[in-house]
Amino acid sequence: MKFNEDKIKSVLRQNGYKATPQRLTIIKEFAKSDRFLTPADLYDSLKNNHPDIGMVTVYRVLDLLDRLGLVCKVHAGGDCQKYKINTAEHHHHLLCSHCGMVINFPCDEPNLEELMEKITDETGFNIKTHILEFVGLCPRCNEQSREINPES
Amino acid sequence: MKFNEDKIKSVLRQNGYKATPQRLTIIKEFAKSDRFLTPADLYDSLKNNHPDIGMVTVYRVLDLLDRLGLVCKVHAGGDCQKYKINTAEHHHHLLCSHCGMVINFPCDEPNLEELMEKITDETGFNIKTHILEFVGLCPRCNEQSREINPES
DNA sequence: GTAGGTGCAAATCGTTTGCAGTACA
DNA sequence: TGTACTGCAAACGATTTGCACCTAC
Repeated sequence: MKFNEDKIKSVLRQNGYKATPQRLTIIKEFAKSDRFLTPADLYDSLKNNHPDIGMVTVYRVLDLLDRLGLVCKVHAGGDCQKYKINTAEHHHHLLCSHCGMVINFPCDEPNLEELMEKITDETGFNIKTHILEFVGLCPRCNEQSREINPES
Repeated sequence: MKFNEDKIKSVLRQNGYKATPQRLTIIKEFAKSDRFLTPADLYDSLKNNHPDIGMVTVYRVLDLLDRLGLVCKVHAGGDCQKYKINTAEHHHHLLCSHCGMVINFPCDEPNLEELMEKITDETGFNIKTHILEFVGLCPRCNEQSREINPES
């Protein structure tokens, strides 16, 4: 899903929400980023060009997107209050711990399904969902860290 | 690792911490549970028998155990402020969303390693760590839910 | 004896709520 | 026009900190 202005407006209206300038601005800003963001990150990135938008509205838009299933949480790195716009079906994250970049990968990995079956057999659990995140350095940050620490 | 009193004392002292009665009490209570707990859960379970132990001390002991690598976080269910005592090497969690029970399973699953290799090849990421949690109903809670909702 | 640990109260942080004014449909 | 939305300020809950007293070593 691409979040251009018209798309955002139609998604909001289809779900009975008003397409206010604040919502459009916040969602466009959020969708622009390929990194995970906290509410405060998002607020900060809006502050310069849109000082009139308050933190409370950022929280409310994130909450709204959550109800529409358009955000997903990022768990790695301590707290779980980091968000990434969700443009796909159930998927997993590959995170760069240095620059915060997020890459999605699909959930229907045969390896993962096999593992889940094995665990079900062994434990008798009725598995409903799962969380999987890989954390490391993206190619660019990895390159930079090599320049600083050649041995790593 | 079994957390009997002597073991706890020696771990604390080996790392330069004092073995105070409060610490021993809190760690024993924590180690007794096979569920994930929030700091408040742990505080509540101590309150009856040890009303003299304050919430602040619970936080400080959890922090101490964290620094010693003896707790792990549970991510599922929204916030990440749930803890489980860590008695093993790097591992993953199978959580019951109803009763909170946690079962560990080892990390060296060939399926998972294959998947990680594949992702490394495709993306060029230098993967350092990962989070994997399966969430569902344990056999007992699953049985109970069947009695209430036979179709599920 | 002393450094480290504890408990209280206050401070702090992130997040949510009440409310009056505003603007989209 | 009416209802949903916004922004401010205040409230709130979880966690951390300052400080005086205490205790394990």
